Amino acid sequence: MTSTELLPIGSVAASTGASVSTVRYYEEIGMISVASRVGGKRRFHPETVGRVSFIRRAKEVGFSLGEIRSILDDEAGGWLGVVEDKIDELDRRRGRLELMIAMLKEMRDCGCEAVASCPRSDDFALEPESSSSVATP
Amino acid sequence: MTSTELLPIGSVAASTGASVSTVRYYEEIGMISVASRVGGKRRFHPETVGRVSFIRRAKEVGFSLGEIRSILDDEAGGWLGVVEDKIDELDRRRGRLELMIAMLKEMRDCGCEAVASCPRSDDFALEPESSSSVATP
DNA sequence: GTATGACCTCAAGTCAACTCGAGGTCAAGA
DNA sequence: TCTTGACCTCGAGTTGACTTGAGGTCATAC
Repeated sequence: MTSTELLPIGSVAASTGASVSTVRYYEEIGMISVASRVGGKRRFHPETVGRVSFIRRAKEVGFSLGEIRSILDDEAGGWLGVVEDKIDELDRRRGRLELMIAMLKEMRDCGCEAVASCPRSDDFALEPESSSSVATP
Repeated sequence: MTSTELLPIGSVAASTGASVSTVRYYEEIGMISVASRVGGKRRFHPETVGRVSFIRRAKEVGFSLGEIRSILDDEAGGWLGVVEDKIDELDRRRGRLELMIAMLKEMRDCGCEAVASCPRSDDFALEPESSSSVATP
């Protein structure tokens, strides 16, 4: 064997930027597979590093752990659907983000004292709901 | 007076998409100003609707209530700084989002069985940290 | 030989942003 | 008259994603 180099939790944490407790937590909730134990201590497969990094990046972008899990762990091919949906959602989100950025830039340049009194902010407050979404409660 | 038309909480909720409890909650934590009471019932200024809508849109895009408050309520002009910072942050976030979308699309098209086994996902797992942020621990 | 650091478990705490439930008031309509 | 609906307060519960704390085990460094 080319020495599979199992990693202690500290290395996984260090090379992913997650905290040791977070890695333990991810193991506990099944986001990563249960590590083998050597003398009671966790030894992780190196691939866990990639997985944890993926989780962190995906979280930054706004995926929940549940969504990440369904993308990462789908064995039946359904992950494609999840990903397609997510692409759509992210595209929409990007659209809103761009709107928000544009609006903030306009507000920055329009000379208002405060956002609350800036007429530009109205554009943003108006409903851009056209696609299906929240049912009115 | 042109009848300032104070609104009951239900109208505010209905025209913003927030729930009645959320509007109460926003008042309680000072996200919106305390409504006057008529017979114990809240009557909101119409401008509250714009404010709550703004809050909701901003939240969708990823602002926390705290950030929204600092943008909306800064009387001293510091909101410009907050907004500038936020524009930068949103630009970065959009960058990551685009990366994520691109990666997911590649994965969608690359024929892998699962994301976990897709080499494309490594690109995403690698650190794209170049600007200031987390110190390598 | 003891102290430090990395690790362990298990339970509980935290934080944001709500949400719910119990118990009550009040006005308008059938 | 009775009931429905909109509103009220206050306190507690929820969810997601961790974080912290108490108390303990080892191995290595000084």
